[in-house]
Amino acid sequence: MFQKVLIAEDFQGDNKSIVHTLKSELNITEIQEEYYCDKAFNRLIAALNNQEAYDLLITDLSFKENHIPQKLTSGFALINATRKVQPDLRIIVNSMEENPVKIKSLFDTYHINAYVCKGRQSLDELVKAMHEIGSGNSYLSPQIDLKPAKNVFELDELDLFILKNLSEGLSKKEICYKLKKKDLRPNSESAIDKRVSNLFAEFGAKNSTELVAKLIREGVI
Amino acid sequence: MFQKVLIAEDFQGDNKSIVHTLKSELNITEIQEEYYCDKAFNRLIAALNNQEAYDLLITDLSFKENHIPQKLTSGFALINATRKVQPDLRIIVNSMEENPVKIKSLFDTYHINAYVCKGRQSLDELVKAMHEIGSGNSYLSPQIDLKPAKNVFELDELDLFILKNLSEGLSKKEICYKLKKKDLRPNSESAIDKRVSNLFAEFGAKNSTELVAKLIREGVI
DNA sequence: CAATGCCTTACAGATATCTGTAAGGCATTG
DNA sequence: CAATGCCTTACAGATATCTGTAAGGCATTG
Repeated sequence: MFQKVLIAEDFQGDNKSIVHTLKSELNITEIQEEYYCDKAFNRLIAALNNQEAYDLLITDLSFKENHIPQKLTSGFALINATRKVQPDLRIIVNSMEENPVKIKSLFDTYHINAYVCKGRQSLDELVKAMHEIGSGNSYLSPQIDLKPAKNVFELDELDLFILKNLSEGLSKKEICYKLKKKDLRPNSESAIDKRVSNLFAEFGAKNSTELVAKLIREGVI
Repeated sequence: MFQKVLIAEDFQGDNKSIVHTLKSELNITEIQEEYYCDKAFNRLIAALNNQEAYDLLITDLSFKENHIPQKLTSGFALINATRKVQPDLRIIVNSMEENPVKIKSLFDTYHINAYVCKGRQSLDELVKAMHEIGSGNSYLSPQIDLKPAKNVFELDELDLFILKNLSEGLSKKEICYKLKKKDLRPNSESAIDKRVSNLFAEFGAKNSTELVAKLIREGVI
């Protein structure tokens, strides 16, 4: 089914148990485990250069940062970089992420083959996902419902800039000043007011505090 | 060192790898793994009643909720319940939690014996923690610094009520009205203004939006 | 090139937020 | 019981927020 598997997972417990499962349940012998995205990506490149490409990547999304600076700091970055060099590599994402918007974008933008949500059955699900992929199908953990991910309001860069600064306590006047200093437009107080008011309607918030609170809780900012 | 170990961990990957580590690295044979706090607590009680008490509990803090309703919904609740029936049980907490305030309270309030933070070395750390406990010491993951946990500002119920309502977009006038309706005091707009202003100073925020944003990110509200 | 739609900007007005001051209530202390 | 400290409350004044209106810019379309 799969000959050569690369694992990118920073938590030792998860990493080891994935390796163990692949070996004992699926008889896969050629497994490379990595704890950093950069290292995983280097392995991938090296294998490609030696005509010994991997045929499956199992990766987490969030990786803890520490004193060692990394170029690729998340599973998103790793997948994005991977797709550029090996577009047909099969990818299983194994993460705690439950936000349907983010998971949907993994399938839509990066064409991953399976999403396994960490939980009480995630190892069993991983085995199931590999069988499905082997049969040409995709796999998604049953507890994830992608329906609410439709019609998502897309926050553009200006929205995110305003929201980030609001969450840091800047007034709209200060934000407007910052935009002018950066030569970005629009930069009038009115325009910012309008933007934010539209976001109130979009996300069902009554004022800036509620809007920022909601978006932080949803993991958007 | 340890005869009988109980594991409460909802993620299959972590759970299996802890079991595997205890067996292969520490030659512990009597291991019971559970995926729910309630089930773990029932095991503990049953063992006590049969004079076959466990001598180590390894538990996570956060447990995913699903359709099966639980009495004990977190590691905090499990530890709290456990301490009432078996105060001398040795406890290792194995979790992703990095907030020094919460970790410190585990040592201070519940007298846990070790805190292992999930990460790139957590299985190795778990082995180390067990050796330390066996020698009568405690263990704390080196990346956790408990110093900033000193002098924590204690948010009382009124503070939390105000903050929660602010994050839901209520104005101070509305919050004040809600307090009056509940017959809680103080309930004047002035008093709420003062409270919130004190919190600005305490947490270094310039306005309500920044205050709420900070406290959500810190996991307080 | 007139008409249209969409966005930006300015401005106005109603509220809301935030800070500061002062007075009064209440418990504690000598 | 006077003095003290701490908290609550009312009030005032300066800003900030939010909504709504209107005018102008710009690209698109017939």
